[in-house]
Amino acid sequence: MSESREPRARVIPEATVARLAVYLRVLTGLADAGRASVSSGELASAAGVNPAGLRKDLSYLGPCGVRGVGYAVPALRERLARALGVEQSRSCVLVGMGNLGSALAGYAGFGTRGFSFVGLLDADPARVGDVVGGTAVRPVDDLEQVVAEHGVTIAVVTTPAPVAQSVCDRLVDAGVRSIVNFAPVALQVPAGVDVRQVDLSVELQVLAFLDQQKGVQVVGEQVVLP
Amino acid sequence: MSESREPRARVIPEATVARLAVYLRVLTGLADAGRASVSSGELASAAGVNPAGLRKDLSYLGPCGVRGVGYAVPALRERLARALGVEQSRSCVLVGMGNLGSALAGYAGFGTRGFSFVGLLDADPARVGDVVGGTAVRPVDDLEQVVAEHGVTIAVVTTPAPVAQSVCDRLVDAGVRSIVNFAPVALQVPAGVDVRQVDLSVELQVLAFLDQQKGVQVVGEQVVLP
DNA sequence: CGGACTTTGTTCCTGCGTTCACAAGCGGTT
DNA sequence: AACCGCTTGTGAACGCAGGAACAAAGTCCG
Repeated sequence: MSESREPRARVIPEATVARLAVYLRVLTGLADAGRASVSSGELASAAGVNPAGLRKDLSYLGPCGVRGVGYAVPALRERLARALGVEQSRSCVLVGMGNLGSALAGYAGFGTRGFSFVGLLDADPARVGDVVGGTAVRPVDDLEQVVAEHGVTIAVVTTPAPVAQSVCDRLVDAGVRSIVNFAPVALQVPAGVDVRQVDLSVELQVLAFLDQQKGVQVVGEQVVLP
Repeated sequence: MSESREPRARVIPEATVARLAVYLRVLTGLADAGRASVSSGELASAAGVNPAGLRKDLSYLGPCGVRGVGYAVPALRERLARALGVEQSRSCVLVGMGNLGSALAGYAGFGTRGFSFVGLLDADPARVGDVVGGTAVRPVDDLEQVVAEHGVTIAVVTTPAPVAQSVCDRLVDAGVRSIVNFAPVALQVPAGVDVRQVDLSVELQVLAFLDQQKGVQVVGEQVVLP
């Protein structure tokens, strides 16, 4: 494995990475449908983005299309999967088996994208032993042990807000370097640890704000109430 | 209600609106703890953002702090709530009562932020009649009726991917103008309708990508494998 | 075999978001 | 009453993402 195998694109913007994951999902659907090639326009439409932006995103991986024809679906799919690191299955732990945690653990879409939950943890003894998505729930005291056993580096936090920070601290101490946090608090982590905050009520509030603004049309200096 | 009541800030960037919702949540916690005032530094730390950025965000609402002192917690909370439109309760419908839909419908955090689910809809007759979060599940055929009854303009879609687009079309035809979509497809909507896409597996894949890049340190021209 | 059409890859440019840094203003203190 | 320190609010610069337009390249057809 020479380090000069990839001749381009040292750094890929985070916004582009997120879109690449979407492209990969669309391509998987096209491959299942038996499609051999796609144009940037069709792919962009299915992904909900601008065609030129899609081509720029893909160009970070180096040239991977054929001019005048389009992109070969299986080859592009393979290339995206390698770039995103989907080829190797990644072990994750999920802490907090409430409604949301159970929904995530039972979602089959993660397994097909290279993620496997090797540990489902909860503090409630009544939930320990339940089997969700083929994995048994273990007590949260096993956190460090599970992380060490499987070399876990990615964790999903779906605990109540008051305990999210302490769970996060334990995860980081155990060696986890990447966390998706659904609890509505901003986690404090040392440098080198990535946190992605997913806040469901914030999404709704942004929509409500845009919705309320839509109701008020400003024409010149005059406010028109429809 | 004169239109010159608010002397500033005609347009608020969407990124700022999302952060304002976070500030509002932090402020509510501080108010419950009995705090009377906060500095931008403390508030920014709790929200996980830059202090200067926080002050700029708040400045879109006009001056609302006291120099040398900080921000009055109750007053700022009230101001944010008004700006985000939390004062008036907003009626929403939720389509797709699977694991994720049930988790969202049962989440008490929405109710305290001005949202009430007036309709929970599902296509599965076995789920119809279940009571989640105090509301009974109704058949998806009632969609148009529920939207019209309550004047709903906001909808949450948690259906399986194959039916998300058709559900979306029905929602838009019924008058819904804002949609949060959890199904892993890009919804096609006419102009004037806002869609916020929440893709849980994309979040994980972005983390996995950053995680895999963290494993490779590039020093000068040399690649160092730890 | 050559030309024209189609589609990619790239470059430029515009606009937005974020960050830094400084001036303005208020409370506390002497 | 005046000074000093602290915090807000704002102005400017930087960097980045997004979009449009153009050039390169390959295929299909005459």
